[in-house]
Amino acid sequence: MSRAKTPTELGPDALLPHNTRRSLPIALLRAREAVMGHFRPMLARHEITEQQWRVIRILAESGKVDASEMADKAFILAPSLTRIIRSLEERGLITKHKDADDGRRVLLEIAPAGMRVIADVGPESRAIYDQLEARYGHERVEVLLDMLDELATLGD
Amino acid sequence: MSRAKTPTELGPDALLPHNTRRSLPIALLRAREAVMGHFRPMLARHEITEQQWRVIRILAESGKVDASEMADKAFILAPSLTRIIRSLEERGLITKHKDADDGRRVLLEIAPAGMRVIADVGPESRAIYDQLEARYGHERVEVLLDMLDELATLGD
DNA sequence: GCTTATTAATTAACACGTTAACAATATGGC
DNA sequence: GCCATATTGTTAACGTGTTAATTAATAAGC
Repeated sequence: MSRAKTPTELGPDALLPHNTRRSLPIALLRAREAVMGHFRPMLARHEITEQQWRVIRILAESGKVDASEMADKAFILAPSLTRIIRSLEERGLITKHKDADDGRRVLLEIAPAGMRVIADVGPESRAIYDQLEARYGHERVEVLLDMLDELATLGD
Repeated sequence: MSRAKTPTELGPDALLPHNTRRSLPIALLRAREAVMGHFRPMLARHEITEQQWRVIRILAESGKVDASEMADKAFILAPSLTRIIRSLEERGLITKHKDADDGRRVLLEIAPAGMRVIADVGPESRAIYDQLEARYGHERVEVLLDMLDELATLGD
């Protein structure tokens, strides 16, 4: 058996995890950025960020929800959500008040101005998504969503 | 549970793009976060971020590259890359100098300390990735990578 | 050769992601 | 009721994402 090689004697390829071009983290990042690239200009025209859009959209779907539930549904970490809520409230798109039953909880609700954003952005967003889905293939989108969900829940 | 009372007379479902739980942007985000959740603690132990790891890994793979090429390969925007390069150079993991042929370009090269990071992190990273791939299924990872790549290049 | 346009990189400004620490409120055991 | 503990949300600090503006250097047009 030959003597052990020190790290500096090894070619770097032997140490690398695998080809950078075929790695899940980067592939997921690239796919996500490509998808969001279709939505971002439209959202920017409405002066709203992707995360702000997720929040008001969930409020329109689900009515009153507290911050924890929102963080879970919108997949936004609590500190980010705190800032987003502050911004949306200052802009009058949502309202916020303490839960009477549990003083720790903050209940969120969409405001009329927020509903107008839903009415403005919703159809445009749907149109972009539908076009994307049509180009990729409806069936394949379903398959991809299933595969992504399975990847996301591997460790449960 | 959500029996949504709608804030206005207009049902929001008519305006919403589609079900939030089955949307590509969020599914991609969740999948990516789940995957990175497996790597992040290890990277944190080595006091390195995901993006910094991508940069030094590409330098180990490709030798000298300029900033534009790095931005392309690591999928990092130029302003972020400027900050990452500054940080990595201050920590002595990479070196940086102007291109003699084109004074605008900045050439990057991995430093010995950076190679030690490669030697330390690389095997651990590979082990995590291999385990992940084994649990998800090698074949399915390949299929997923192909589908993600196609999604990322839809508009080309 | 000189002006103009283009390109590479940086800076600025703002929003979000991430971890850790913290304050306020609820809960459970005694 | 009182205390230790757990939970909810916020703040802090730092790194990254994003767009726009800026600087430095090269390339193109004439």
